[in-house]
This record gives sequence, structure tokens and C-alpha cells, in this order.
Amino acid sequence: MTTKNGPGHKRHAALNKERILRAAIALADKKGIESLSMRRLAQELGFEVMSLYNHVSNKDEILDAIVDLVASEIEPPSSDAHWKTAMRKSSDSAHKTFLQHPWAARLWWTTTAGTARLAYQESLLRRLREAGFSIELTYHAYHALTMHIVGFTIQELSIQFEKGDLAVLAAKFLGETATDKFPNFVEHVMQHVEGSIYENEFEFVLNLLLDGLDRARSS
Amino acid sequence: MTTKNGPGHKRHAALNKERILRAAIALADKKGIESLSMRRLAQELGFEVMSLYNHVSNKDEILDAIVDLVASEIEPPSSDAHWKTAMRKSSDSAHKTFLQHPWAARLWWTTTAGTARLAYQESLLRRLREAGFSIELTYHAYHALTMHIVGFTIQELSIQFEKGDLAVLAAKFLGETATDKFPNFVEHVMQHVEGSIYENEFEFVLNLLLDGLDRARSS
DNA sequence: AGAAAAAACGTACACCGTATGTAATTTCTA
DNA sequence: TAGAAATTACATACGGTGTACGTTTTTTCT
Repeated sequence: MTTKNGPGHKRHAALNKERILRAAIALADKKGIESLSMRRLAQELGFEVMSLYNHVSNKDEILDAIVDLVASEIEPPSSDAHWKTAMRKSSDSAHKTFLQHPWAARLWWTTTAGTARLAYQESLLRRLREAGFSIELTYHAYHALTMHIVGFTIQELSIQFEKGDLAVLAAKFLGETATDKFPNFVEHVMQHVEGSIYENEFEFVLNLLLDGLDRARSS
Repeated sequence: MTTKNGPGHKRHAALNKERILRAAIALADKKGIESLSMRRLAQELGFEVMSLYNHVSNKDEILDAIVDLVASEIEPPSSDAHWKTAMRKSSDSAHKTFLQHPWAARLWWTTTAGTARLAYQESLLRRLREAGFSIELTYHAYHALTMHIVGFTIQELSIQFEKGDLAVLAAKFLGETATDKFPNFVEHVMQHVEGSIYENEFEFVLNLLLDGLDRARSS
């Protein structure tokens, strides 16, 4: 009746779970997962906080769901290519996906797995078995690979987040800290600043693991 | 003058930074890092919240400091043993330390490094150079190893935290979820439940990395 | 048309980190 | 030793968090 908001008005495009989840992902991608609060999310959608609870039971459900949506973006390993190639491709896809949603890796193990995540994990295990890994070695290989994919990415993202403009920060560090006390570390920081040749760390470790696992399989 | 607390009374053992940090570590170890709030910490010490701020400038300083204290517990690699042995021993020490302070790995890259952490990182880099790694390969090896140590432990801890009584949870999962849809994953979960033979995952990956790096060094 | 269900809103509670102000105690100096 | 200065502790307050609970409006179904 009045122009101001009264309760229950259907004046906006109707709220539903899918809209909430997509807004949650957009907000987390843009402003960081720590900005994803129920109040902020509601505001972004043009509703009041408690209206969200008509469509989701709590915040954890949102977190579970958006991580599962991210999981659905990951390319599972192909059955055609050589197992190492297939795994490398899928791992790169996971890595890329996690970089696009920088909050997802951190939530990977603290949220409850949905069907997309289960399907992804299943696909990794199946491909390893197809490649001839024993049950025992599949267990180890699966852990080695997933721990690398998620763990490496979590750290990669926290580190690059913490440093902002690395060059400036490095200069400050190199200046104020006892450079002669930590010569190797100083050298290492310089390598980070130069960058360029040292880009593909994720791939480097991934290949180390794949090669090692291949040898373990053939022995 | 009265028996109740008035402001500024020195009736307790005097507050100081060291007591605050030790209480913070104790609290985080016992109740989890999410329970480490300034209010709770003050309460634990028998003071009011704001009294803490006479000794530390903010919560971040506390977090930085307690992570650095944890870093000081890690055994640096020896110069005597073979580099692989030395690195394995130091990595195991780090792993064990992180398990004793389950919050520390998660804070490792989001806090500002103190001198103990710098010294630890320096020791790793120095040992690799001593072992004959080139500057470039040292960069890669250092990342591969530290990413494994911290990343693996973060995930190991989040996973075991999330599941409580694994057997019960696994049974529930195996019951309610389409077992035939994820046969390999079901198998994997069963392996986790059995445990026993599959304990040393950290070591398994560590050896994979050390072997791979050794080969990279000698080529 | 009237009842039932669903959706939106408003209020409230117990937490959080910490800025700011004040009072009590301790330390330093004349 | 008196008094000023510095330190330390406490209290209040602000803006944030997730969400329980109750009320009102709108939509849906009979």
C-alpha cells in the first residue's frame, strides 16, 4: 500500500535457492569468502536477512552447496588418454577452477560433500584403478594427488593474498631485516620477485608425484 | 579496598606478553583456534578483555607470535646426515609439531613471519644448497617440500576433525548414499575405516617427493 | 470466499574485535 | 619523601556476526 517496503511483498524477482547460491558465489568471488555474510548476501539480493532462511536452512548449507557447484566445474580424468595425461589434465582443471573461486579450496574439507564432489572423487579413484593401480596403491595415489591439488592451491592463494604488491613488500623486508642472517631466504624472495621462469610450481610438483606413482605402479 | 574488583588492581600475578601467549597457545590447543577470542583469553587469565591490550597491540600480533613459537619447536635439518635423511627428519618434526598445535598449519601463511619462522625457512633452503641443488632447483624443491608439509597437515587435520567417529559416519554414508553409484569411493572409505596398514600417508608422499627431487638433482 | 501455506520482515540475543575514556596502581624524579 | 608521570586495569560503546522467534503480508489451494 505504501511505497516503502512492507513485509512479504513480492516486489522483487522472487527469491529461491538457486538465486541465493549464485549470488553467494558471485559475492565470495568478488569480495572474498569472509565478506559472505547472511546480511551482506541478503542485501546484495535486495531482501532482508531472515528471508534467506525461507530457502536455505542455514549458512552451512550455503557453503556446502557452493563448494559442490565448484566441484561440478572440475573436469574429471578422461579414460582415453594415458593415465598420467588424464590425471594431469584433470588436476590442472581442478587447479584452474580453484583459482577462479579462491575460497573453494579452503572450504573443500570442512564442508559436507555433495553429489558433484562425490562424483569427482569417484572419477579420480576409478581412473587410477583403470590404470592398473592396486587397491592399496590407489589409496596412496589418490591421497597424494588430492592433497597436492587442494593443499598446494590453498597455500598458493593465501600467500599471494598476503603479499599484495610483492616487489614493494620484498624490498621492505630485504631492507629492514638482517639480510646477512637469512641469505638463502633473501635469495629465495628475489626469485619470487623476478618470477618469470618460476611460474609452474603446481605442475612441477604434480609431475614429481605422477612420475613417482608411475614407478611405484610398475614395481 | 572492597573485596570486589576495582580497576587497576594488581591482585593477580602480573599480566605480561609471555603469559598471554602461553595462555593463547594452551587455549587454542585445548579448545581450538576458533575458541581463541580476546574475551575468552582474558577470562582464562583472570583479567578483563581490554587489559590484554596493554601488552599486545591486537589479536593479529598474538596470532603471529604463537605461530612463531610453534615454528621454534620445529627441528631444522641436520648438516651431518644425507640430505634426504636430514630433510625427512626435519619434515617429520614439523609434521609432528603441527599435529600438536592443530591450528598452526592453517595460520602458517596468513600470519606475518617472525624470526623463528624465518630461521626455519632459512635452514631448509641452506640444507638444500648444501646438498648440491642449483639455485633454480632449490626454489622448486623448497616449494615442493614446504607445500607438502603444511598443506598435507592442514588437510589431514580438517578431515579428521570433520569426521569425529569415522566408523559411524562411514556406516551412515554407506547406508544412505547410492553405494553402487560411487563404488570406488565406498571402497576408499572402507580403507579409511580399516586404517591400520594405511597410516603413513605423510611419509609416503614425502618419500615420493624426496626421491623425485634426488633424481632431478642428479640429472 | 475462506482457509492454509509460504514468504518477507522486525526484533532480539549472544557472540566478536577493539576504540575510547577513566580510575587505580606503580615508577620515576626532584 | 612528595608529587608528577607512566603504566596498568576496568567499563562502556560501536558495528559486525549467525540465527531463534514472532508477526504480517502475499500466494496458493480447496
